[in-house]
Amino acid sequence: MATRTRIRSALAGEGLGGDVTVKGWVRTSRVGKEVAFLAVNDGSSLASLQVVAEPALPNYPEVCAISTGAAVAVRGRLAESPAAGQRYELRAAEIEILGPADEGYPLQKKRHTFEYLRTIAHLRPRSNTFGAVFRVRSSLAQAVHRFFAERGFLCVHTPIITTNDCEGAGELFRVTTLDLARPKLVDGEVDFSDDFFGEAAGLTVSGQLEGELFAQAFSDIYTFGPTFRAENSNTPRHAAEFWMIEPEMAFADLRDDARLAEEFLRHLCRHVLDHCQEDLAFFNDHIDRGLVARIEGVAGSTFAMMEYGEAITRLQRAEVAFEYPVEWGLDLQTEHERYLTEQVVGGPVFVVNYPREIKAFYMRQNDDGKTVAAMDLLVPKVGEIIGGSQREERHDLLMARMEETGIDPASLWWYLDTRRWGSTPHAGFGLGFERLIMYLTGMENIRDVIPFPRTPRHAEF
RNA sequence: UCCCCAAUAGCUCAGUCGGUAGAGCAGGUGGCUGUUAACCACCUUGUCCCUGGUUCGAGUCCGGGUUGGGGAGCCA
Repeated sequence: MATRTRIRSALAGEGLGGDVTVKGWVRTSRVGKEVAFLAVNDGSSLASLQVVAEPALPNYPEVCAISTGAAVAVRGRLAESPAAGQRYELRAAEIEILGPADEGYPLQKKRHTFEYLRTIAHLRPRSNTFGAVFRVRSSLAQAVHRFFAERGFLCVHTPIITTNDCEGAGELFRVTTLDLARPKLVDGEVDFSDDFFGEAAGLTVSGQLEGELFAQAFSDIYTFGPTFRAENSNTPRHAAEFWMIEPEMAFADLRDDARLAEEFLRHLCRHVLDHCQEDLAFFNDHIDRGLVARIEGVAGSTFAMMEYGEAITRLQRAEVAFEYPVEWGLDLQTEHERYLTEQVVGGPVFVVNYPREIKAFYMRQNDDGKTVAAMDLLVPKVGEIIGGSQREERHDLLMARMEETGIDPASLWWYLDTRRWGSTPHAGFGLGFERLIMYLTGMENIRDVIPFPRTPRHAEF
């Protein structure tokens, strides 16, 4: 058959009145003696194209037997539809059944639970919801790159295999070619000097440290790639493999960092509103009633900023019984974060300058000696969505902080080197890509915004 | 890892007081129709998650387990 027209284009009337060929998968069929209708979808849009088949077709009996899930190629005339429900339809002159589907096809025309669809992750992208999720995911990924490209940020591919184990010991996935049945032991411990890299290696938990190195050469950089956590987290918000977006800016402080985060999130909200309207309307109707209004709210708002100390005071004054204690020096729990963004501010809010004891070693110490230049962006419904900080650029203070937190400076000699030669104030943040997708689609389980999710006990497909 | 909930037809679920299994959808057959996740009639489909116990009798009650989900912690 002739050149394929994407169904998205056909639905927009492209080729109206002329000869058009589409190829896709049958979503539903409605069959009669005088006429049959096939809804055909090729993934280019949420909506399917109605194909009209008449008995004059040489293979009309076979066409009538086509069931949900079959792959077809249809050539015909694209015409205005006489019936309500669609503007255009394809009057078939020829229907080729490329790949039939029998009654065992697991995706039915009716609603399925997400739990069930996870067990058929190889087929669920053919469903309405997952089609929409993965179109939005793709669009957002491109929007992320475009946002940074437009601002002159360098895209750096930080390593996936790493020998840093200083960011949090037990959560690293081990990467090894050693014989697991008989590893060489020295004093009862596995001897990794025989391993592929000559030392213990694992999958990265963050590209930040390497990102900082590149920021000290290219000024503004970002990394956007997969990260891995071996934590036994069983929640709808955690996965063992997920994607992170981590920009890093030299010659920048916490204010600059917050400004970038704010622009970034607003830009992505604007992006889905402008470019994913059909899918967003679907989510708004079927998944999360207030979705579009909430995204419009964030896209149009200026984000508030609040000191950690003030946040504590506000929480202590709140006439709400929190499950976890509120006290200066303790970290904010999800319930606290949501109270701040939903009740106190009523919109996105940065909480800044956290106690140094509850934050990572690389965050810049403030002059008060008690806090570090950290920021969390809290948004309604989810709580923290972005975490960032100004980094400690002063060599002596960074060394002292590493010793305090039990990190061997020798293992991060290259990181410390950037503070020896041409050190600059710099800052960056991290955003979990899946959490962003969840926020912008209303999907409530991270397993349903990753094509093939990896969670404890699950790495199928 | 801790706490809570759930598991019944291919899918979504109901199943009363403990009395031997039911609906819708899917599938099959027939009908009807420019249909809209079409409609109408008839038909098919069960390791009631596994295991042990209580009982004359367990889908139902109790213990243990498995799997899934939710909440929490960790965090992105």
